[in-house]
Amino acid sequence: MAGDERRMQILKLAVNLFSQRGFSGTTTREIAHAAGVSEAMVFRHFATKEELYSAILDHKACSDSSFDPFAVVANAVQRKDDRGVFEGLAFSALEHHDRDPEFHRLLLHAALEQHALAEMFWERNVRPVYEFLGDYVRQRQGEGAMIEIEPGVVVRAFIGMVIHHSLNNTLWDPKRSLLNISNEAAARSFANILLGGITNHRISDRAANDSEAVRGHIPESN
Amino acid sequence: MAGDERRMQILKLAVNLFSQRGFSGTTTREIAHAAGVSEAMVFRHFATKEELYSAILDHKACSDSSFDPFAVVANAVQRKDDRGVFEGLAFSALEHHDRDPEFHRLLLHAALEQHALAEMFWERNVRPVYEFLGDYVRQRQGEGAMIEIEPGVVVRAFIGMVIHHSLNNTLWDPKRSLLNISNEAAARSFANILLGGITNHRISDRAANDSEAVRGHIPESN
DNA sequence: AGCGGTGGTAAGTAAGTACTTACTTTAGAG
DNA sequence: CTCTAAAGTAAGTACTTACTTACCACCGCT
Repeated sequence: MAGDERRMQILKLAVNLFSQRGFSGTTTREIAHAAGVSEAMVFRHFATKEELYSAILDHKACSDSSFDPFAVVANAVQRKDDRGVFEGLAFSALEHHDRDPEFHRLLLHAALEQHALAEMFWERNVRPVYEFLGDYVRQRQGEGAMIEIEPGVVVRAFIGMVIHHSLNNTLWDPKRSLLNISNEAAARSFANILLGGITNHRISDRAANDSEAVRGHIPESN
Repeated sequence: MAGDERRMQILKLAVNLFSQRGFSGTTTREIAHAAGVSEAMVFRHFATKEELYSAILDHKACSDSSFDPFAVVANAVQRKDDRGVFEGLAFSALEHHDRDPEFHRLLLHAALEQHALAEMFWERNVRPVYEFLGDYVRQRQGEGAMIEIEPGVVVRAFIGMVIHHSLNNTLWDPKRSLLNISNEAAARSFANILLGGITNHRISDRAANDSEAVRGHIPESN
C-alpha cells in the first residue's frame, strides 16, 4: 500500500476511535490494530500520538470542512429573507452534522481536554458566524423589522437550538426517542420559533417587554 | 481524619480532576496526591477507580441534586403564567449551572464515554422535564394560547437555548468574550424569544406557517 | 545481478497504570 | 496502661503505555 494511502487510512480509523473514546481513552495499539498494521507503522506516519490527534482535528476542522455557512445564507441575506437566513442556516448545519456525526464528538472531546485546536476551531469557525448573524440582526433591527434586543443573545438562542438538537441526536438520544423529526422540519420550526415565537398573539403586545408578571417567580433575583 | 470525612474529601478532589481530564485522563495517583494521601487510601475507600467514578456521578446526579425544576415552575404552571414558567426554569437552570460548573463537564465526559450513569441521568432528570414541559405546551395549545406546533420541538428549542448558553459559558467561552450577560437577562431574553419571537409583527401573520418564500434556499430539499 | 528506497514488522524499552501487600501509627475504650 | 480497630503508608506486582530499534521483503532501476 502506498504511503499516502496508508496515512489516510490510519487517519480515518483513528478518527473513529478518538471520537468514541477521546484522546487518552484511545491507545496507539488499538489504532494500529484497527488499521491492520503494526504500531511502528503508525509512528512512521505520525511522530507522536499527539501529532496524529492534531492532524485529525486540523484535517476535520479546516481542510475537509465542506460546510460554508456564509455561502449558504448569502443569497437570503441579500434579499433580507429572514426565514431564508435562519432556516437555511439551521438546515445546512443539521445536515452537516448528520453527515459527519463523529466530528461533533471529536470536537467535544477536544474542548473538554482543552486542546488548543478546539479553541482554534471556535475562533475560526464559530465566532465569525456569531458576528455575521449578529450584524444581520442589528441591521434588521435598524430597519424596524426586528424588535430591540441584544443581537448576541438572539444568535446564542438560535445556535443553541440547532447545536443542542444535533447534540441530542448524536450524543444523548441517538435513538431519537424524545423527538424524532426531519432536519427540514426542525430547521423550519426553529426558524419559526425564533422569528415568530410560540404564543398566539393576534395583536402584538410585545411592547410590554419587561412585563411585571414575570417578577417574583425567580428565586434570588439578585 | 475520620473515615467518612476522608471519603468525602477524596470524592470532592476526584470530582475536580475527573471533570477536567475525564475518566481515563485522570490517574489514581493524581487523585491520591490531590487529597494528600497515598494511593492505598483511595483504594480502601473505593474498591476500583470505576467505583469512585460511579460514586461521583451518582452523588452529583441524584443525592446532591438541589435543583428541582418542577418545584421551581409549579406555581407559574398553575397560574398559566407562560413567561413565569419558561423564564423561571431558564433562570434557575442557569444559576444551578453557574453554581456547579464541574457537573456539566463531568456529565459531558460521562456521555461521551457512554457511561451507564449518563444515560441514567438522562432518563431520570432530563426526560421528565421534556415530558412535563411538552405537556404544558400541549395544554396551552388546547386553550388557544399557543400556536399549533409539535410541543417536543418547542421544548427542544428552549432547553437548547439554555443548555447551550451554559455550555458556552463553562466550556467554549468561559471568558464570555462573545456574550457577557447576567443569568436574569439571559433567562428573560430566552423566554421572550420563545414566546414572542424576534420579528416586529404588529399584526400577527403567523397563519402563513409554511411560507413559500422559504423554499428554494435550502440545499438538497429531500 | 546488484542496489537503494519504501512498506512493513517483531521484539524490544522505559515509564506509567490500577491495584495489593505487609507493615506502622494513632486514637479512644476498658 | 493495654488492647484494638481504624487510619495510614512504602514498596511492591502484573500489566499497559507511547515510542524505538534493528531487521526483512519487495519493487523499479540501471
